[in-house]
Amino acid sequence: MKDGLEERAPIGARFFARPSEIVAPALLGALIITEIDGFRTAGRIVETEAYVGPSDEASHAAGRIGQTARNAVMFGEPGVAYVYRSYGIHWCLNVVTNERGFPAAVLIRAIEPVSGIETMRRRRALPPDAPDPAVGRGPGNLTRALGITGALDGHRLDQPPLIIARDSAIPQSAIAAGPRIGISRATDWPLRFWVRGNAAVSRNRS
DNA sequence: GAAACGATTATCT
DNA sequence: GATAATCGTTTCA
Repeated sequence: MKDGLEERAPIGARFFARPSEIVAPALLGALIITEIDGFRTAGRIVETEAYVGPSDEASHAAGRIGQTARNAVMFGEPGVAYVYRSYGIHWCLNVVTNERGFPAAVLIRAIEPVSGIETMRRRRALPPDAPDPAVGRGPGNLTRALGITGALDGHRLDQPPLIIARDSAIPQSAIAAGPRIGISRATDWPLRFWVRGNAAVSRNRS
């Protein structure tokens, strides 16, 4: 497929070797590109959440939990995908941040479709009249649209089949922050970031 | 081995 | 806004 994404340079690992509360807003506007089952799909990140480390009680790697089989890649190299099963049903995509040994990550909560939208719609099995921004709205929905599964847990994000690349920068004035969603601890930490007013943001898009 | 709990979503009212 | 669906991961006995 000729979509102009063939030569898009991946973001280097150094970008991710910073605190997740820095990486999370910096990822807004970046592209996620997958080549799965023979189809290229791509979306622009418009919503993220930071999980900042062992002191973060809402994190899968909170200090009271420690390292387990599920969260192991959070303890490893930055710039790697952490993919986990949510509610036994959905896959959720994170990017590991900070340095090896310090468990932190950024959850990707929403994308707006950029390329391969027909493939994404087929994977989602959406009704034909569903608007485009609904295709990648929500962490479980975007992984399904992009074809991401647990097979990509631990995958480096600078090579196929799953790449994150820089694209349009989002002006600071267009980035909004607020409390994270769907958690029961540390609910007052403003670690959710989104592109203000973007239709693909999952909730409270103001 | 058993039980509780979700970093959610779809489908109601 | 409220709730059911649904099952992997973790924790506890």
